[in-house]
Amino acid sequence: MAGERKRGGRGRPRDLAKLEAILDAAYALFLERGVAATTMDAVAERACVSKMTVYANFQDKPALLSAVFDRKIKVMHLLDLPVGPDLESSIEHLIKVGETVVAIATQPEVIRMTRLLAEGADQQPQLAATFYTAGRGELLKQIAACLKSLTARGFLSINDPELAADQLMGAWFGMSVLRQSLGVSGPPSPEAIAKGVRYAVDTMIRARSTDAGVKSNKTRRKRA
Amino acid sequence: MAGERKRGGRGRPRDLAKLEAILDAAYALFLERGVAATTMDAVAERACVSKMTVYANFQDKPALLSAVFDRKIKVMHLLDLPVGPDLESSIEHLIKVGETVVAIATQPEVIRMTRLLAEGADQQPQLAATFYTAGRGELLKQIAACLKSLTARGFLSINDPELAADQLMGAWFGMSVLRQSLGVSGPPSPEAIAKGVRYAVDTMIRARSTDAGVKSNKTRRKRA
DNA sequence: TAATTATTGTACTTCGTCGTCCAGATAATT
DNA sequence: AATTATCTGGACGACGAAGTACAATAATTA
Repeated sequence: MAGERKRGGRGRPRDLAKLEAILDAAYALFLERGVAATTMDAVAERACVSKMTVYANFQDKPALLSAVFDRKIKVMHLLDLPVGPDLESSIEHLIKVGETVVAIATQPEVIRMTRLLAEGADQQPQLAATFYTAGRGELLKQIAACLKSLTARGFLSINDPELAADQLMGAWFGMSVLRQSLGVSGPPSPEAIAKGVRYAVDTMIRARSTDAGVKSNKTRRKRA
Repeated sequence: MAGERKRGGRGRPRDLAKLEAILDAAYALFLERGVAATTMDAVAERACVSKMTVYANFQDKPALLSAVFDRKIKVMHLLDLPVGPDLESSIEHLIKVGETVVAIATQPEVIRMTRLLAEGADQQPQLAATFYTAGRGELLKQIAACLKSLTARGFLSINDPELAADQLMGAWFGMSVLRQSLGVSGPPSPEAIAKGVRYAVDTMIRARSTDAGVKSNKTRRKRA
């Protein structure tokens, strides 16, 4: 944003709440109507602010766009995947984090935000890249590290943890994001998410576990 | 399009080649610059055609947009997944069709087209839905049918073929489409696609095969 | 109170694009 | 040749939206 002011100066202070209101209004309108279809007048009106105030805080429309998504991306809290002491606790953490990331990333709001960032990826490559890295990209690293650790400790046998992590997350999502993006279906229910995440993890464990890691009935492979 | 004319009438006939040129030009420009940033004048110019000719064939910009994607979707040839007599041949078909669909859907052109259809999903829900159904949606059904057949014949043990098919395809793609959409990476190499598809199929087979289906070394599970 | 800075509301300019109109050229049929 | 319909090229009006100008007003500090 523009117009950094000497703090403590005299004169009317800037109203920080208005700035927030502008960002909120712009974000909501961008999601609802898209960037191109959102006018600066509409942003000002929804924020209950004069259009001049908008231009006082942001140089132009692209600057406003950047500021909006910048703030949203900064607010994204990174998911943490703890590496458990044994296979079963690690699996539990994996399932927990899987349900969380799928629930978040299949929210209509997030789906639309992802689309807008993809649209602006040509003009604002850094925003889109940061969004990926701070979200699913980082989680992918943690999953890979977890799988690597489980392999090192003899619970699993996975040669390429990055590939396995990528495919595990892909299985968690399936084609649901595509379906939502194209308006074919709504977001999956929490039950559907839980079922899908567990099934995908179970598939991976069954396929890649060593006998040392097989302990419970749920993860043990049937034998004839 | 508009202006259906009585065939065989006298007077100058409509130039069908120009119509094709208009559709090609519009498609290219939509992908390059996006729908909103593509002007009708630009379309006319690239198609080497007068703007009036554009409006003679298409009522307005939305009509042109629909016609463009309508044609592209109709041209989409459906992938066919033959169900083999035994497990191994079915796996081969599965791998083949997996490599094909991933190679197609990760083309930059297809990525961009998907994004545009997602943008217009509010105004043109049918286009986006048809795109999904005619493409990955249909393939999903075939994969599910294949898995169901393999289960019925005792090669696999899969309770929910639709879920398994969805997750298998999700594993094929992983996060590669997201990465491309956000400009984080380019399309995967054919080698990477082949490796990923095989690994995902292998994971599913190892996890869900019955002993009756285990024949080759590649798919047999290690035993201590 | 005086000075200073932020905010407002309106009106305005500027600009790009959509879609149309029209006169002339072109390509077919009869 | 006469007729009919399409294509061309430019010019045009309408409209919306970006960004600006300006005078008035509100909220601070000195």
